Amino acid sequence: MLDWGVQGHHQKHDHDLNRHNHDLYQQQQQQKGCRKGPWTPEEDKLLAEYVTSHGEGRWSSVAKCAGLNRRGKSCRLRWVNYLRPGLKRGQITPQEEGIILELHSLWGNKWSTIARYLPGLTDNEIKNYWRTHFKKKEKFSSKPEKVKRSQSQKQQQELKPPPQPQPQNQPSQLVSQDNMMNLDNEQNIPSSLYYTTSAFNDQLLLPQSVAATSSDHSMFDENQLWGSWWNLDDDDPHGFVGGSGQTTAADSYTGFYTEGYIF
DNA sequence: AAAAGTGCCAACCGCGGTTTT
DNA sequence: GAAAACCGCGGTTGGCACTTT
Repeated sequence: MLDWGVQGHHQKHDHDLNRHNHDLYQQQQQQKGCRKGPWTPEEDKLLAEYVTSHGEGRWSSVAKCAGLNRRGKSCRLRWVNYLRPGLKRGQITPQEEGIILELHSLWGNKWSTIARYLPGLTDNEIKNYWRTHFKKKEKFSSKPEKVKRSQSQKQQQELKPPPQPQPQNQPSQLVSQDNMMNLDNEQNIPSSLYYTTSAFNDQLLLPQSVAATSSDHSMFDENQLWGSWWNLDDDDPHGFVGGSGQTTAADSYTGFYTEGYIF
């Protein structure tokens, strides 16, 4: 998109200021009379009903059409973190904790990426969990350098793509360590997150939602490398819904941990 | 019993990137 | 191609509940 280059610094600064002022103005306009703070059950109901019947669409119009006096952003957050079906809610299991630790050591604070491997957990939940449970510990161990977002995204391109959560409608099977053929070394993927399926026997599967996420596109441009593993439906970012049969989040979740994770 | 400290989590904010106009 | 609108992400905050002093 915008490539400011070296000499574009001042331009970019001005642009940012202008844009920022504009956004601020918009924000102020939007916020006039916009509710903030905790959601009421009534608001939840309105939002859930609307999104369930109409789909997500544009969040700003969702807010309007659902009759909510909220910003679109706020609606999206509420839906994603609380109302969306398939959320597990409740205690994070030791297995999940293990995955979080492992993936965090790989990718740092890429909470949304990590969340894709933990169906039923939100990035916010994982972030909160990590902060309260591991942040302190990290201080005493070697911590990864904090990098600016744009920087870290570039660096992520150099990191290898993340692994695939449970594919839709494909019962996962445990992969024996012997069958992994050192893929983990090649691709920097935790060996514990390997899967095969009946249809994709001995293939490593990748999350389509990762590819569908704008900021991660660059990570997956190597279509030749990964292309054969993409065979998934964009409408089902967590792979919960199968083709012929319906797989619930809970099913997926259970399958993921009881069958998929190897300790 | 009360104040201070800590843990937890929902929600907001600012920013960067993408899509639409 | 530029500007506006929008989306999604990560960081941060504020408030409540619980624990410790």
